[in-house]
Amino acid sequence: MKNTLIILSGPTGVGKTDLSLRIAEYFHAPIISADSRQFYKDIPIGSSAPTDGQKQRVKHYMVGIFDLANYYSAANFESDVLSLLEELYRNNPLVVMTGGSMMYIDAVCNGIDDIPTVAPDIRQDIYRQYEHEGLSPLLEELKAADPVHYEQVDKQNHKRVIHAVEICRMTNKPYSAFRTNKRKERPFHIVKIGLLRDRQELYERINRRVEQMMADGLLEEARKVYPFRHMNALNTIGYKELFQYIDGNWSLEFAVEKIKRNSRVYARKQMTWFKRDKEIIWFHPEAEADILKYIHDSRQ
RNA sequence: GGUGCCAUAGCUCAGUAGGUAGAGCAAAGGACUGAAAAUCCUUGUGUCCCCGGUUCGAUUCCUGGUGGCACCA
Repeated sequence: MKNTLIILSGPTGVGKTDLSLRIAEYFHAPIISADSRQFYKDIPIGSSAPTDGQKQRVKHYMVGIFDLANYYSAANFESDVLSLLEELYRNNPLVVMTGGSMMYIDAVCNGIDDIPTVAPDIRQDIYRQYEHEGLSPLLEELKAADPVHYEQVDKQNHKRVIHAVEICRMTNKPYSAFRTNKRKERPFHIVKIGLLRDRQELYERINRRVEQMMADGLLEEARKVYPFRHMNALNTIGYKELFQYIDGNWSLEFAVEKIKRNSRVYARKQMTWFKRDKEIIWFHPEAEADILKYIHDSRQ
């Protein structure tokens, strides 16, 4: 039987963590988190990271391993998880990967092109230029350096434009030269399971979960990490709103309301991405027996 | 009780020198190749509080209600 990676995904608040634990216990499998915020230490409440009790039930990987100031990317995740899987498959024919960061999941399942990591000083220079001069000169630069990508890029999305220019400057090659659109083959079997709930039900769960996070001390957690508020890891729902409260711009009540709203918007954005992936088979999170049967069947 | 201000989208509000209206947020849909819980795009949404008056025409001006806020008593 081929080694298998079970992907358990779905929008925020749908119930991934609970179900992943039961599935992992049933198959005696370890869990890899594919959640771009659970990677970081010091933010377990806001990122809904597995608790100590949950981590005792099942061995977890990729949770709470980086400092907030650490740079990390989908490409790093791809290579880290591939070597981790190689190791895990020695003793476990089945591994569960759960989370809602689709770009990271796709990097593991399909691979990501080999594009160099941008040197911090180049990034700093270009952002400084963007702040002073706006996007137009960077668009002109991209047009000259990489006309192919200039045609394709979303010209209003400064992050995309800037990244392409960064790569052009760093490598003296067009950004599009690195993009192959080739899907990599993996030496293991991938089963993608999506979790879905009625939207009204999902929104109610999200609202309740935010209240629970507040009761669990999210505000204290936000205060502790406040000195790192400019790090990308904290450009995150739950923290950015509480920082507004800590800075005195918003009332606490308003900030909590915004956390709920932004979480709902995030859940919808995730679902837009999921809809595109035709390999995902959808289940209700409570249909556990069906899910276990589906995993069994797909391993034959 | 008196005076003043306000009432417009689910919310906060703009506006129409009289020709039935628009922003932000929300909602719904979409994009996504090294910071992705990020970043970006698209699309609606209406008894313009109610009764009357003036007018060819009133959400807009006027009388009177109703509700809210502020100040004075």
